[in-house]
Amino acid sequence: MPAFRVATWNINSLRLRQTLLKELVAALDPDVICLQETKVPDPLFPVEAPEALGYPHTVYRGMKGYNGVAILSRLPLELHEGAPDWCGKGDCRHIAAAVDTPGGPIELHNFYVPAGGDVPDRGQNPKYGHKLDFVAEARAWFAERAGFARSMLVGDLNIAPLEHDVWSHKQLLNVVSHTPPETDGLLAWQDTGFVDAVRHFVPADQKLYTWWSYRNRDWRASDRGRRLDHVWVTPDLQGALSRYVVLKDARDWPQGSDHVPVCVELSL
DNA sequence: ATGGTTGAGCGTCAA
Repeated sequence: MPAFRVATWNINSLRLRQTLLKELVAALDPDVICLQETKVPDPLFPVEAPEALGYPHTVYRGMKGYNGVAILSRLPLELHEGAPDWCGKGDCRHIAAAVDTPGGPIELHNFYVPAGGDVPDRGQNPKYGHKLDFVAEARAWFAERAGFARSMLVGDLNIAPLEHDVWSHKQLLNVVSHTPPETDGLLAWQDTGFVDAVRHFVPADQKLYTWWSYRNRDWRASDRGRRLDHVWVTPDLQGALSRYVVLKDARDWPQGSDHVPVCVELSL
């Protein structure tokens, strides 16, 4: 039963924080690392950084200034080409690959869902509308592929779906990331064929966060976090789930991201 | 109710 570990992290600029990848590897020893907000165009992607850490297989989709996703792997990857250009924006928010694990390929989807701006109203804030449309489109796409298996979906989904995925359910009900249209949309997407791998380990009545705003001076003391980063697996993999880590200490890494890495281990 | 901080890249915009 070899362990297979997948980590996901919104790195908030790969070029700025590429040295922190070493800390991530030391802490989690993942076989695959999925990154979001790489903020680097493909021709400038620093392939030598993951290579030097033992991740010679990389696929990435980036652009100048914003967004961008990447998968770094110890195991061979085959880029998955079939997915749509979500909302027709060409904005580098999804990349998928088949990971060549000893027990056969695992299909891995890495998403960076739009943050959605500040005002939770489609009419006033097109970014909120884009976010809801993105989630609905992704849900529809996975729903059409009924019966898919041996798959994982990870990433910064920018939505905290459960009551205890935020520090105050009541105070955040009208705050983008925890509004009912978002949480309903995300759970409907998940219901197309995934289980929440981290909530498999942590009961729904326990607080769990993966993101703390830069705007809180003492993030640990105020602890106003949200669980925005997720790992989903298809039900056929649920029995193989053996461990999870939310690497909270990473929030204190020098010049760290506002998101912390999340890692799930499967015994395949 | 407001402001608080960070990154990219030079204007502010996005988060």
